[in-house]
Amino acid sequence: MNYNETGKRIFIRDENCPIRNVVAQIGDKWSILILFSLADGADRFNSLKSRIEGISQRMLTQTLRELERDGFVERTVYPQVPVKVEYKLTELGQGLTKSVWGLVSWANEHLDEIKTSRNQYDQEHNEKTDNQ
Amino acid sequence: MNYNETGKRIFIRDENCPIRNVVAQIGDKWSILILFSLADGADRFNSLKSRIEGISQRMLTQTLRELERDGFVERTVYPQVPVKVEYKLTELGQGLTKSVWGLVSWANEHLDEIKTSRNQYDQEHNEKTDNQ
DNA sequence: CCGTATCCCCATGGATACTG
DNA sequence: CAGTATCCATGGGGATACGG
Repeated sequence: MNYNETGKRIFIRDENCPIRNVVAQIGDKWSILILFSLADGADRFNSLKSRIEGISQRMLTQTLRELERDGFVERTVYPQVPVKVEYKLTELGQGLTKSVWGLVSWANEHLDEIKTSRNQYDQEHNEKTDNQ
Repeated sequence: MNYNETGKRIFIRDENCPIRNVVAQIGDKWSILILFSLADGADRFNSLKSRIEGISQRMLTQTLRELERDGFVERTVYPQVPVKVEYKLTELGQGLTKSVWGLVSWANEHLDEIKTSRNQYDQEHNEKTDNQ
């Protein structure tokens, strides 16, 4: 944590923010789902597609490319007919997944509290309470 | 981790995914920045606004409301003139922030590896390397 | 000081069709 | 099987002006 000349705390400005680089990357709609889907072993494109409900071919490809670019996922092509492509976590990707797991655990343990808070807030503010 | 009838691993389907509820909430553009800005003490609206570079009044208000709704942030109004509004982390919010901190640390430690991987990927794919 | 209300741009991402 | 290409709807979020 830093302080500037006025004594104000500074944190996570865009240029020098490490978390923004990573969270912006894996905070999207699909990255974490893919990471965890690969957590216990390599998998093929269409297998991932069927396991991750709701993902489109387009987004699976795109997200896998980004994860590969960041060095979290390794792509291996087996030149057979039809072609087989396997994706698996790199060591870096395993480290990330493990690190994200802490957040997942916390979310699991406190989901009820959060939902309760949401419902209460919505009631107090007279909004619809059809959240999950 | 679950398995379905075909032996395929299932994970994080929308309906029963705890992480989606939380990550979707704090994985946005500003939530984490606000959480960490409040990590070492309460702060006022305009102070937050000036400390979090680039955030608009609209998004600061909106994100604070969501964090308040989830029970991560508490809002206190001091009815003086002009009015003073303070935001601070709840215990739940402190727990979340602490849990996110693991990810932040990991990102800090491995940012160089990630950047290197990105540059290498971009070179190999003949794309512009003007990423940060 | 602390917001709300509007307008509006543009990136995300779904649907669909096509290829090696 | 594993993608790419294209079109297009939705909404996130910036800019601005105004209100208690």
